[in-house]
Amino acid sequence: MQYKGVSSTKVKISKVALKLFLINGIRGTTTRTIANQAGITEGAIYKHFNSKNQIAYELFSYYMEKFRDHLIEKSEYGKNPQERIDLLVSAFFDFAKTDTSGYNFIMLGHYTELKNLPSDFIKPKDIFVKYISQGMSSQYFRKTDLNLAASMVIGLLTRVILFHENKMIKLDYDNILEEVKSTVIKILK
Amino acid sequence: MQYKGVSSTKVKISKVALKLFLINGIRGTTTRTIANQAGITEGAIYKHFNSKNQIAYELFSYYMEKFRDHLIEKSEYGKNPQERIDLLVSAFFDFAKTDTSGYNFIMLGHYTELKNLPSDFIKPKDIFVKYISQGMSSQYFRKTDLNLAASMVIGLLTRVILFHENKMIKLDYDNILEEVKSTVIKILK
Amino acid sequence: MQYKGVSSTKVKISKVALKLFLINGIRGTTTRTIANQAGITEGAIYKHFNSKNQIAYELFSYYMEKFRDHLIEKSEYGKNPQERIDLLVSAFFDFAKTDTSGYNFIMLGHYTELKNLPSDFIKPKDIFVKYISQGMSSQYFRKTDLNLAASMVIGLLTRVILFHENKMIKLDYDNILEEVKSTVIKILK
Amino acid sequence: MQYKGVSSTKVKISKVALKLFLINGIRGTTTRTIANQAGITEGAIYKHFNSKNQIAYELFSYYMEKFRDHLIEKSEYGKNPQERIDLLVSAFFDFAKTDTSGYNFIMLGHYTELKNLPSDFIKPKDIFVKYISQGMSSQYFRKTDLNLAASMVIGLLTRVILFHENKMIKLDYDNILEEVKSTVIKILK
DNA sequence: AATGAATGAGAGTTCATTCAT
DNA sequence: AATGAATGAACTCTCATTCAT
Repeated sequence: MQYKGVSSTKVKISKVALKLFLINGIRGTTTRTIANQAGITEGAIYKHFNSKNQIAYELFSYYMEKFRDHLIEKSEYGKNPQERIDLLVSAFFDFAKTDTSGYNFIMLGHYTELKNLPSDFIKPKDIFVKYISQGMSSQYFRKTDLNLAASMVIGLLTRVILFHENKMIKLDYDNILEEVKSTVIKILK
Repeated sequence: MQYKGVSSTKVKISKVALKLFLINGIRGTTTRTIANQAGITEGAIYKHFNSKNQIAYELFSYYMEKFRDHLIEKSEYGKNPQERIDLLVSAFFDFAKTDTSGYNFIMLGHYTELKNLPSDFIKPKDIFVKYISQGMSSQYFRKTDLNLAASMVIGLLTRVILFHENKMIKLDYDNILEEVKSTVIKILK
Repeated sequence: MQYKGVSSTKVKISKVALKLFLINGIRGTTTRTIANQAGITEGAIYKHFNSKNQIAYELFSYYMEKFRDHLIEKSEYGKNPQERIDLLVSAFFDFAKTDTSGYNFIMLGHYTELKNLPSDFIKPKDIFVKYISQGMSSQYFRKTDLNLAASMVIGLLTRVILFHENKMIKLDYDNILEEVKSTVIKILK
Repeated sequence: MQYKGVSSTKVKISKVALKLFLINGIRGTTTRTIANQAGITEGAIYKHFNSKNQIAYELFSYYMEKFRDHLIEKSEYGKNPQERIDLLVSAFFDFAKTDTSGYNFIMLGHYTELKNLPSDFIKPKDIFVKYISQGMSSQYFRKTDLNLAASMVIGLLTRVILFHENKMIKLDYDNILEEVKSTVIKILK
């Protein structure tokens, strides 16, 4: 996690808050706890953020953007829709693995009051939709409702990752990923 | 929603609490609001529940059990694993449609502090696992990691339902269901 | 001070708050102090008032109304404008003497953020204006700007009372009142 | 407003603080707001003042003295007590008009914790007392309680100015002043 | 079973002030 | 003289819970 051009105290607060939000939820995390764990006073938090919720909101926006950019960057140069979807799935898994906290916070955000993003914000879902759409136009994938297809794929990915994080799947990471990639293609074909 | 042998006030509290929990989360819902909307006083809540969390816990257990029983009942008489999975998916959708609040509360529960159930409790996931396992043994489905397969299917279902609830899928309910059923079979084959 | 139909705790809070507001101002009075002096907890305040400011606002409205009604009641049956002004001045002094806290709180209110009353609220000033206006029409008083005349009279009264409260005037109460009454008439004639 | 021999930053702080104190009160004005509006940081305030209250206290003393000196200067050369009172009233109005903020801050000071001045400080009231006393000795004015007479006059003036500032008097400034001057003499005669 | 008043702990936030640079 | 980051105490208000009636 590197936040550029941001004071180290602000970074410390963000890191600690992210950790605590994931464990106890936003409401369940107190500014007192954040301050204590960050080794500062509660008052200091408010030199960097306007409110506790703003910490959460900034984290959400930050990771959402990072996730989205990661997905695009890793997938956009695939030669054809199928390859792009393949790369996208890999990138999805990759992000969840290397930036687990950020990934989980995004997932948590969907179940809290955070979900408000600027309406023109390109979300991960939109990338899936884009590639699937391209695939349908170019006969790579069968034609069906775009959002239905995207939701099936995304649901599959997120739940597999959740199960994997909770050590409920015995298969190792690479095999899971292979299996998932081929299944996603199967769904779309 | 009929809770047998339970005082009508307790039912009213439960109903109101469920509604509010879904909108504002459990922490975000106050006993004051529950009492107001139920037309009683805060004190009265404690004649029926030991704590606010207990309301949530009872709701979660109640709906979890109801969901689980619904899934079993509607699917267990399928002639073979494939038909049983088919019926299971239908039942899953059916429950989400007819008992939307209960369904959503179960989903919410995964992201809160509720998730503790008695360890011998048979969860929806277990039913999927069971039928998939049967299907693998009897050559209906290809062999792969059981929990991986279950997580793929469950993720697919829940995300499609979420998108559908949020009116993000244009297809009508029946077509969505057909599409999903065939896709699930595709995944498992 | 009798507040009808109001719980004794609410009365206690009001009394204590009034006393403290007069000494330390509204901002200078903490809910903690109010609670301590009223022998209750801070939380209890909020069963009776929505906020600290609401206590101040209710006190202000209550005393403003009481003052206004007192002035009207004691003066309206004067035979002619001059007599009514005479009775009004007496009533003004009388209120300040018997309900000193209430009177002072009203005066304080003019210098705080309280001064907002419903626009149709008849204020003490309006009563002066009314009688002076009547007196001008019926040749009792010389003609001049109504609000100017009222402001001169009210200013005179309030400052004399302030000096008197601060023991800066040696004359006794009755003589002060007589002197003031004749001076007011002199101003208006 | 010219504060001699005082750094420009200190002057800026004083000006801004005066403005804010009048709008929001002293307690209602934060050092943060003062600093922001003065274009400096909070810390810088403390290079010039020991505390927020000291800003208020210095302003109060400064304007009190300025007001007092203005009143004396403009009235002391009147030929007789009546003329001096006349000039005094004019000077009073004049100050309120040309140095409105300062004047209002003095008035505000009476209702806050500022009112403590060195006991030998000659206050505006003392000037009134002096001239009225001279007038009583020399048969210009009727004999009555000195402080009573002074309070009546001062009250009249301040309230008229307040009404005038609030645009509640239709008469123009010069006419108000004339009317007030003749009324004050009437009161004292 | 229910009320309604109260509790008490603690929440988020504010703010005058300090201090190393 | 000034910054800017931080402090720490206090503030208003909230809320799950209790209890006498």
